[in-house]
Amino acid sequence: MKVLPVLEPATEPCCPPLNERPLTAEEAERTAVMFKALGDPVRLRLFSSVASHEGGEACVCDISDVGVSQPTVSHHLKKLKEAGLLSSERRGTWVYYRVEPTVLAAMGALLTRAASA
Amino acid sequence: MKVLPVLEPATEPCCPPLNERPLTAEEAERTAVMFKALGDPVRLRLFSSVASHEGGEACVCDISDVGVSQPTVSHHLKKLKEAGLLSSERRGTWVYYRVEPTVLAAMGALLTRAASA
DNA sequence: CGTCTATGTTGACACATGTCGAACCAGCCG
DNA sequence: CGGCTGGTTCGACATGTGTCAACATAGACG
Repeated sequence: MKVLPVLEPATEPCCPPLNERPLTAEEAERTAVMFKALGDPVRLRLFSSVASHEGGEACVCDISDVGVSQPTVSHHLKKLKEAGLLSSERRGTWVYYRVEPTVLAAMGALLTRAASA
Repeated sequence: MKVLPVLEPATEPCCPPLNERPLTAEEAERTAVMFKALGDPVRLRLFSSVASHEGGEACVCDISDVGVSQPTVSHHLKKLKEAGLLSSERRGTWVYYRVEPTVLAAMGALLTRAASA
């Protein structure tokens, strides 16, 4: 049996606050993926739609009114999922997306702590 | 959920928390610019270098070691400036970039508040 | 099984973006 | 003035990215 080396509140899956020290190349690479995922208007609207939905979870059919075709919506949701910002689950006919709060909190901390210091 | 119309100290130059309601097209457009600016590894390293420097301010010559040519550095700094994340000032021979804390705080709030709810 | 609805995947294409070298501007200094 | 160093802008190019139509897949339901 193995011991879980946890204890970090998962609020730090990646990198230190941006003002603590210059990021290394790999840190920057990892972190940029998350920011890039939110760097598109359509994705931002999709993400916001999921986040503001009941229980931070929404069916694709509920959030598809963002002015682009259905394949494009699917494409963007996939990007958000690959970035770790959303997770998806199929329940019967519909697919539900939900936000990943820990990742969101980590990104927020990255910025907030850098702003206050 | 209750609304607190409290005095927000300029921590809201753009948009509500991502989970408050779906962003409008214009809100998403504006906000995406800021996230996109941090969505590149080189820019992230440059920004982090400035933010972690003495007084949140650094000369270009101090942060140019990110593995790309000097024109590329200049290009990225310009992008960060256009996104409102940095400001620049020439003092004699050198040009200094400094972080814009209020914008940073706003972005952080956007995420942090969405994560906690 | 067959069909219908809800999503995801593929291929193609236009456009945006990161990158560099070369040329260009702004102050210093001899 | 004339060159020197720090930085920006320009032009060009390769690659990445958003988008859609067409096709493919997954369950539901008869």
